[in-house]
Amino acid sequence: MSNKAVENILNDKNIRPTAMRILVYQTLSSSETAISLTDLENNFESADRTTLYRTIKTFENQGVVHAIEDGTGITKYALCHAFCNEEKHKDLHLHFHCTICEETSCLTDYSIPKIRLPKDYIAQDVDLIVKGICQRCNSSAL
Amino acid sequence: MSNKAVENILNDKNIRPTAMRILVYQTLSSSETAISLTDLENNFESADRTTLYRTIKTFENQGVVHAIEDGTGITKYALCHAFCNEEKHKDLHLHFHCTICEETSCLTDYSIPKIRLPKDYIAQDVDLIVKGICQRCNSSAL
DNA sequence: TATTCCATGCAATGGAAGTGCATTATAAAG
DNA sequence: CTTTATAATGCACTTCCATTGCATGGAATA
Ligand SMILES: [Mn+2]
Ligand SMILES: [Mn+2]
Ligand SMILES: [Zn+2]
Ligand SMILES: [Zn+2]
Repeated sequence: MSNKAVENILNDKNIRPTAMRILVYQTLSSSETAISLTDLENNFESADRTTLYRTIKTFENQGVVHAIEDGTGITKYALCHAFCNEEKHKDLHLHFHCTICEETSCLTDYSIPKIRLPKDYIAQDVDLIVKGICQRCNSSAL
Repeated sequence: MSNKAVENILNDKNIRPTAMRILVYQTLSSSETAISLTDLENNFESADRTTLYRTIKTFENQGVVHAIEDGTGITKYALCHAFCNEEKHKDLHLHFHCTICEETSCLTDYSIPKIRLPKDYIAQDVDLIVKGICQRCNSSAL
């Protein structure tokens, strides 16, 4: 994704498009799967973890990325696909964690089924994470 | 729950019923909600965290408790209700995390809906966490 | 009783998230 | 262009939880 394109996206989200932020966005954009802060850190020769941390947090607050708790205890991040903003993250979709390659990915086309709850419970948010074998690992296992 | 009863349960699961283990089981058994290792630690005057940790891990391996990742980053544990064993945990149910009291609970009567997956994906396990307001907090907010 | 095995306790490590503060870059104002 | 204000960055440090190594104690078995 071109620098100019990323700059526009960040500007639209009220994020000042610094060099670092553009690079982080491009890293996220080119990744098939969700990435952790440590993954991100390892993608750069010399980048301070704190800066990456705060970059991701800014992205999260402005609706550019969403955090994924995949049950490993390590938070992963992925770009939002729907029209998220600082008010609300709107892309409720299924997340998949592969037990072989240990990659976590967004299945953005697979929405979360309606959940039935006991009386007097109010649902605000739903996290659905499926663990198993991803298509790539399944194919290569032939 | 009586000591004798707990002893029988632990024996059935091939766990030597030590004093500590019986106490931990009773704590879990008397709790309405899932508890973290730190919660457990605070429930005892002087208990070593490591012992509690290994007790919980033993329970988990033998199908006595199941771990719950509620998205807070702190693992919670609750007794298994179904017939779990060292082979497989069988109680797939909904978990609820209240954003007010911050308690996590098992909704054992609420099973997880059938999940549709893309071709070539294999599901082995499903974690469904609903976040919102629990019945207790909802009632007391009147 | 002697032996073996397992549970326990203490100390230490590791990983990840998060914060305080000084410095540097960017943008706006003069 | 220079000054000033604001925001981003980098470094050091802290905290919290999970996890392990090792020595010790206690129960079960021979
Ligand atoms: Mn996603
Ligand atoms: Mn449960
Ligand atoms: Zn995979
Ligand atoms: Zn509540």
